Amino acid sequence: MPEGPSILILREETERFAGQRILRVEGNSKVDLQRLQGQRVKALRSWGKHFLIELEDVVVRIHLLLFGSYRIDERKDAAPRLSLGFANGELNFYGCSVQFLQPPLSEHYDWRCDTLADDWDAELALTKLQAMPATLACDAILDQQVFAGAGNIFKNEVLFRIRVHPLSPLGALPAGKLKELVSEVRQYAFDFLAWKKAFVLKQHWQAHRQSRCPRCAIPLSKAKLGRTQRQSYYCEQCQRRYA
DNA sequence: TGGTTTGTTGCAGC
DNA sequence: AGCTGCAACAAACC
Repeated sequence: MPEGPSILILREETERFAGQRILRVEGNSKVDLQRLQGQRVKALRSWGKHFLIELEDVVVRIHLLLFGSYRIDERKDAAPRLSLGFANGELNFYGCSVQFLQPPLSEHYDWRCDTLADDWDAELALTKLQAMPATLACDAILDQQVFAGAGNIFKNEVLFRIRVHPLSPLGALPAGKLKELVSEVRQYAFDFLAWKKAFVLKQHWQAHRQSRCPRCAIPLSKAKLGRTQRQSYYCEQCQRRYA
């Protein structure tokens, strides 16, 4: 489910609850859900992998983590972590993290870092990457402070596209390659979004969870790399290891 | 069938 | 004090 584009889809699917009042609240979240009762939804937003419900005096931050899920106007068998009832439908979240944030949102989020936002700032991302030369390429793409919304699929697909080995330190990349990394993360966010909406995301994977390189046909390498130790899929032949 | 995984946090231990 | 590594969460997918 939950890389940035999936959360943007969630936001679009829940747009009709904007302006609605919360008539019913329940759930097994540890935060005090009852304070949400009766509040009006000012806006539904997303920042990276965060889904945000902006209310009158608080913002509800939902993070689906790895296994979280949601249902609109239907329920699963499991107990909801958060269930919101409106006059025009209901919104249920399962297995997710729920937190309250104090407004204003601008004190918590910079939309220039959201890979899908209109305010995305490629120059800012580049500046941040230049300031972390020892960071490995595989870890850099997962850094939410630089690329909010990018996840493990992004990492594998972007590095394959730009033909960079995941263990390359950023400082070893030529300037043009670093720029390419930034622009491909942004590009892949929109490819992911379009493919996900069309239910064809997986069939476009070139590296992620693949067994052979689509360029040269040798078996892809699979290893948990970097500080994050997330699974990397990459081609030793096509992806250059800068050092 | 069971191992893997689109992720993050908090805390123990150093 | 600040770092690192791991458990926890919890469910679809191959």
